[in-house]
Amino acid sequence: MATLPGTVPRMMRPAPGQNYPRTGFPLEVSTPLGQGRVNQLGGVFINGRPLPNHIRHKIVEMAHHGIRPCVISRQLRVSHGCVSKILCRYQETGSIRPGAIGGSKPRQVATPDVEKRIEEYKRENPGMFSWEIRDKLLKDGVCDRSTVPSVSSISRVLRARFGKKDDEDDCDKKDEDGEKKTKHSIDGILGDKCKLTADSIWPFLYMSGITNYHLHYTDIIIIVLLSLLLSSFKVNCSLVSRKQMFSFLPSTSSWENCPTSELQLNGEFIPAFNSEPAVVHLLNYL
DNA sequence: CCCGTCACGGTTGAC
DNA sequence: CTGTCAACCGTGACG
Repeated sequence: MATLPGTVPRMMRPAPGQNYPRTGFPLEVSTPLGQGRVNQLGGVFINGRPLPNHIRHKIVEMAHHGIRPCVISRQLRVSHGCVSKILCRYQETGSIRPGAIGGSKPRQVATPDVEKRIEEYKRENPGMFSWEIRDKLLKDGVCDRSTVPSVSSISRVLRARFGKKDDEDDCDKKDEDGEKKTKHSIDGILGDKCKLTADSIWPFLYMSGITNYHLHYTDIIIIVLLSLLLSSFKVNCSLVSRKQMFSFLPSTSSWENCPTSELQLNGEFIPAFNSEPAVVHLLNYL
């Protein structure tokens, strides 16, 4: 970061009297990790996603040193509302982690009484299927047709109590998780030998100044870092070929046969490729 | 100038 | 497998 602490690059500010509209951000940056955007302070964020952990940690650490929130906001290029929120949460909970995103609360479809009966049936006859339990609840008069839980609800109760479904094991779930990991995280794509994740790659981007000057090359930086990993450092990436890696971004698929030392964009060598901090930090990380 | 608050557009994941 | 929806996110404007 070349800028002085507490200052904001003039080019990133809106003109006097002109504010950005609530919808539509001034700059959009496409990255393999999501749709990156630039805030008024010049910082990169992904709309709807939490800030990376190292930034959250830095916010709390700076506040701990008595640095004022407005200075933290400017230095880290994070909106003051966000700084305020993270510090408030830290004071309340003692944690810097974001809250649990997504999901919905489990619906109370079965009363505690009914749940107890389901548990009893299963304990008496472990081989019993959910639909059989449902029938028995009706037969024994525990529930009537309007109050009896659905088969899937009974499965859920059993899963919660016994740790897995009644009529199938949990390998499907594991497979599903594995597939998700492969599809959405760099970690998954690179395999276990190389522990890079969306969160862990952010420090390289920030530390190498990508948040401001090299902003438009974020995609390329990730590709360059990954290709360094693959071709120069002989990291064992069993789950991905060089070709697969470059197919990540259709716009750069034509580079798949290009030596990493000669990557160019519009006839110019990619600035980030020579960004020593990025490479140094990557090496330290490995 | 600083900071708490909240509408907004967005993502996520259990159901 | 897909859609729904309520949780969360950070930004940016307002007071």
